[in-house]
This record gives sequence, structure tokens and C-alpha cells, in this order.
Amino acid sequence: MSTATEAPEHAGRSYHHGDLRSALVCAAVARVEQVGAEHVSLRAVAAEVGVSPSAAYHHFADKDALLGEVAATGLHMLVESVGAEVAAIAGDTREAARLRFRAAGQAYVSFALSHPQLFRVAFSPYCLEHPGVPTTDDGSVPVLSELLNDLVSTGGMNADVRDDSEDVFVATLHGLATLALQGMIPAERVPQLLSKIEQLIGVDD
Amino acid sequence: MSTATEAPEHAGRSYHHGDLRSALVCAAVARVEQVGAEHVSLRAVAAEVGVSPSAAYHHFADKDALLGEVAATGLHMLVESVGAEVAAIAGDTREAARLRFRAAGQAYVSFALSHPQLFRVAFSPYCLEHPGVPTTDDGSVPVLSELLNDLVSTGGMNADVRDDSEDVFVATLHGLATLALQGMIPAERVPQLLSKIEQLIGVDD
DNA sequence: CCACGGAACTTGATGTTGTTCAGATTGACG
DNA sequence: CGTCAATCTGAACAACATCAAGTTCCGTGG
Repeated sequence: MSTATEAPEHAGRSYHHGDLRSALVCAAVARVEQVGAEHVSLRAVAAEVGVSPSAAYHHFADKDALLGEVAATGLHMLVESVGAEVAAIAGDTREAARLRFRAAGQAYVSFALSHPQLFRVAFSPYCLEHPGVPTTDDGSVPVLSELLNDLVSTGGMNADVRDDSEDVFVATLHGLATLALQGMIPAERVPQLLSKIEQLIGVDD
Repeated sequence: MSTATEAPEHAGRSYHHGDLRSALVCAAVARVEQVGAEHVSLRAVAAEVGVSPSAAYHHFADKDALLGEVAATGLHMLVESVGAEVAAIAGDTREAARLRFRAAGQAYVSFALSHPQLFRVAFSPYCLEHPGVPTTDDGSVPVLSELLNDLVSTGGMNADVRDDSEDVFVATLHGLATLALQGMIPAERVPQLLSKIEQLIGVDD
């Protein structure tokens, strides 16, 4: 995001770009957000950076590889966004843990709704073709995993409920975000459904 | 699906095709399933049907409009598939209703895993650009809606739990399917998670 | 029975796209 | 100061979406 055209010393004008790779990814992210991944052209991205189309092939095997990087970036931003909202709520109390849980759900859906195209490409086949997906460690999202640990340790959730609930919670959140994005669930129902989910999953009152 | 190249009388060889529109959609569906929506070309679809590329423009405004029809077809097939599995289980008992519920969940995820590209395009921006999405009536999927009514009327679910649970159930199913498709949830955990969902949502034992 | 109008499709052309490759340019290192 | 590898350019190519103009077909009214 911040690695756009700010090359170390010689910004822009020299023959060598300095950090073309991240500049291309950054421009591609912007373009994806504007027109959607399926309408992004390699040439347009290269032109925006001020470089010939073939320059991209020294950093990416494919157009798909570039989009793969965009997908990975999208996932990263999603996790960062959720993490930031969660981290903003401090405290060891059960109440704080419950607020963090709530904030995580809202942040996940909010990100999807405010970055629809990026969210979509993050869960498209592109990110499978590329390694370096930063969210999955043992197959689950670290932020949400810690979140549940938090709830358990503060007594906001039963420990035996936890393990199965994690994947269910992630799945529900993701489904909610996707369907809201698609317009199949009205956005104004989302908060209500989020609290319903908390209730079902067993976040104790 | 069955409206491929079987024109009413004069099949195939005449100048006029008979039912080019559905033939194109059908071929496009096949091609999407093979290579994914982002790698489908209008020309290849037209060639498969045995028609010049520009012929498609008499039936669709755009390549995107054709893919929109593919998306709608995908949604339709998904609903049909779930509906068929549910309808295969007869009976008015609470037990039967519970089995139907279980079958619906499995069918939903199974469809996603066995038609990954079609499932993806069905929930891509393409289907927004096109009317005629057959799944949503008041915003929810009819099959699943009836399913829950079923459960309630046979005593398998509390009536007051129903309304909120519907969207949550759909969202969870959809999230589960998407994440399994993405490899973020191992496919072998899906049945376990499905029963967990039933339990959480309040399908009485 | 026949001309005619319109719908369905083709041909040919245009501009854009992804991709490749031979060569020009550069900074770093000896 | 010269060499070298990394980086970028430019021109080229095939495939692509799209469109305008022409061609073939079918049904319909005279």
C-alpha cells in the first residue's frame, strides 16, 4: 500500500524503477478495486506505473500471477483490518473479550462491503495459484483463532465449545459477508444476524 | 442443459440455428466448468456451437451478458440440486424433516465442490448485472425456506428460532462451501461441521 | 405462387489484449 | 574504467471483443 512509487532515492525518473514489483501490485490493487479483477488489463496497470507492458514479465510469470499477488494483498488487508478493530478494544475482562468478538465480525463484513472487488479477488481461484497466503497457518485465520482463545480464557465461552465453533464462526462470517455483498442478504440485517450468531455459538451473556 | 443443439425440426445444419441462445449458454457453461469464467472466450464458445463469433451479439449485448446467463444457470442448478436431494427424502415425521435438513446442507456443499467454477461464477459480479436470478424471492432461497418450515411444522425446530436462523443457516452453508472450495477448510471436516451447525441452530434431537 | 420484409447469421475490419524477444540502458562491482 | 547481470524498451504476434455491412433464410400478405 505504501510501497507505491516511493523508490528509495531516485523516485520515478530513472530508467530503473527501484521497486517495480510492489508498484505494479499496488497499481493492480487500485485498478481491481475500481473495475473488478476481470476487467483489469496488464497494460493499463503498467501504464499507470509509467512502464512498458513487458517490464512486468521480469517480476511476474503471468497476468494471473500478478492478480494472485493482488489476491494475497487483499487477504492481508482483510486480516489487518479485522486485527486493528480487535486490537482497539483493550482489557482482560469478559466484557472486553465479548466486545472484541463483536468487533471482529463487524470488521470482517465491513471490509467486504467497503472493498467488494478486493474481497472477491481474495477468495477467487487466483490466490490458490500463488503461495504466500498470509492468513492460514494450520488452516485457520490467526486473528480469529486468538479471539476465541481470548473469550475462553476470560470465561466468555466454554472451552469445550471452542474447537468446533471456530470454523463454524469463520464460515458464517464469510458467508454473511459474501451474501451481503451479493445483495442476497440486506446490509441492514447484518448487525442483527451477527448478534444472533454470537448467541448461537455460545458467547455467554 | 438439454436445450443444447436439439433444434425443433431442422437440427444444426441449416443457416439458422434454431435455438442459438440456449446453445451458447449451454456451451458457455461447459467451458466455464472446464477452464473457469476468467479464461472463457466468446470465440471459443461460438466455435464449439459451430457459429461465427459475432452471431452471439444478436442474443447477448456483451460477453459479460453471456456470462451473466451462465451465472444464473449455475444458481439454478445449485437450487435444483439441493431441491432434488431434499425431495428424495419423503415423510412427514420429525425424523424425515431432520434428514432433509441434513441432506440440504450436504447437497449445497457437494455441489460447490463438484462444480467449483460454476459455483464461483454463480456468486460473482456477473449475476448482478443480469436479472432473472431464480433463487431469491424475498431475498432468501425458497428451497431452504421451505425446509425450515418443514422442520418447524414437524416439531423439529422451535418456531421462534426459525426466522433468524434461516439467514444464519444459509450464510453458514455458503461460507462453509466457499472456504472448503478455497481449501481453507479441509473437505473431510465438512460433515462434522455440518452437524455442528445443526446442533447450534437448534434442530432438536 | 411470389415478392418482400425482417430476423438470423457471416464476413471483414478495427482496436485492444496477453505475451515474447532481441536489444538498449542502467547501477554495482571489480 | 570496463564488465556483467539485472532491468526496462520497442516492435512484433496471435487471440480477443466488438461492430458495420453484407448474405441467407423464413414466414407472411398480396
